[in-house]
Amino acid sequence: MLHKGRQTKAAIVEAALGLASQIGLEGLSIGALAEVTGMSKSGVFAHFGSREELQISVIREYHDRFENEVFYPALTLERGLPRLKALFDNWMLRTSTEIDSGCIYISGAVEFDDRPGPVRDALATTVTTWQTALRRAVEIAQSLKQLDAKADPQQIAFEIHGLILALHYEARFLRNPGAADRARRGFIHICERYTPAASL
Amino acid sequence: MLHKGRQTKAAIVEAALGLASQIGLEGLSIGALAEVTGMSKSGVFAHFGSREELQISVIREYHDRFENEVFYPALTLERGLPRLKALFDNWMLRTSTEIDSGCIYISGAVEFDDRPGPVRDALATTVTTWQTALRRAVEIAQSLKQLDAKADPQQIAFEIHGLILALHYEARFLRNPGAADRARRGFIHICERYTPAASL
DNA sequence: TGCAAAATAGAACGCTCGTTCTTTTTGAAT
DNA sequence: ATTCAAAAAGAACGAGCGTTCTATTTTGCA
Repeated sequence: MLHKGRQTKAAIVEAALGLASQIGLEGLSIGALAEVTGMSKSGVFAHFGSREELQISVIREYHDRFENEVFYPALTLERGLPRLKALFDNWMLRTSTEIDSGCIYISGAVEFDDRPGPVRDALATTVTTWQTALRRAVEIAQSLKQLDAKADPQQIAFEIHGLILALHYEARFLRNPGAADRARRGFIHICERYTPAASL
Repeated sequence: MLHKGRQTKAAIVEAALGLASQIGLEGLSIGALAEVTGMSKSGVFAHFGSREELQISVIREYHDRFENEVFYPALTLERGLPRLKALFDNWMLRTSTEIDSGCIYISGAVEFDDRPGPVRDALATTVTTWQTALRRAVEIAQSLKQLDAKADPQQIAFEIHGLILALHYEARFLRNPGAADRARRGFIHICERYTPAASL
C-alpha cells in the first residue's frame, strides 16, 4: 500500500479537527494532539512542519466536510427557495446539533480577527467561498421570482448569517434550548419579508 | 490619598481590557500585562491572586462600560421604539466602530462555550443581564403597541442579536465596509416585520 | 530477502506561562 | 522622624509550548 504517511496524516487532521472544534484553532497543541493519536510530538509535527500548517490543514478539512454536509446535499433539491432553505437547514444542523463540535468558521473568525497571517487568510478565503455560494443561491431564488429581485442579495445573506450566528451563540454558549426554533422562525420571517409583491 | 493599590489595580484592569479586547480573554497573559503597565509580573499578579480572577475583573469592567455606553444613554430617550432603537445603535457603535477593540461578550462566548468554570459563569451572567434588558425594551415597545404584542419578545431579541453578531463578524473579521449599513437596514426590517397591524 | 527511503520516536533547546516565596520599597498614621 | 502595613519587585519553580536534531523503526520496492 502506497503512502502510509497520508493515512496517518489524515488521522491526525481528523483528531485535530475534533480538538479544534472544541477548544478552537488557537487551542490546538501538538502535544495534546500527540497524546490523542498515541504518537510522539515529533511524529505528529513532521507531517506539517509548523503549527500554522497544521491549523491550515484543519481549516481545509473543515471546509471539505462543510461542503459535503451543507452544500452538496442541497444541490439535489430544485433551484431557488427549496435549495436555499435546504442550505439553511443543513447549516443549522452543522452549527448546533453536533453538540461536541463548534463551528470553526465562527470560532476562527473571533480568534483571528486581529491576527494577520496565513491562517487567517486561509480561513477568510474559505468563509468567503461559502458566503458566495450562499449569495448565489439567494440570487437564483430572486431570478425565479421567489424572492424580491430588487432586494440586495448580500443584505439577505447577511440577515441569514446573523440567524446562524445567534443560534451558535445561544445554543452553544448560553445552552438555550429554544435557539434552534428561533433561528428557523427567523428564516421564515426573512423569506416572508422578501417575498415579491407579485406573488402575494 | 488612601488606597493607592486600588488605583493601580484599576489601571491594570484598564490595560487588561484593552489587551483582552484585541486578543481575547484567553489570550490575556500576566507577563504581557506587566510589560504594558511597566510593572513586574508578581506586582500585577498580587492584585488578583489568580489569572481567572483577573479575567473576571476584566469582564466586570467591560460590563460597567457597556452599561455606561450602551444601556444608560438610551434611558434618556422615551420608552418604546425610540429607546430600543437607541439601544441598538449604541450597541452597534460599541461593536464595530471601535476598531481596535472587539466585543468581549462575543469573543468570550466562543472562547468559553466549552470551558466551564467561574470565568464562563461570570460572562454568562453578564450577558444574560444585558439580554434581559434588551428583551424588556422590546416588551415595553410591545405594550405601547409600537411592536406586535402577540410576537414573542425573545424571538425579536434573538433576531436583533443576530444582526449585531453578523456585523461583528463581517466588520471585524472580513473587514467588509458595508456591514454597518446592512445591520441598520436589518433592524429596520425587523421593526417593519413586527409593526402591529392596527397601526398600518 | 535486502536496501533505500519514508515514517516515527526520543531527547533536548529556548521560551513563556501562572504561581510561590522572599525581599525591598513605598506611603500614611503616629 | 519612626513605625508598620501595604504594595511592588525579583528570583525561582515546574510545566507546557513549538521546534530541531539525531536515532530508530517501519515500509514499499527491486
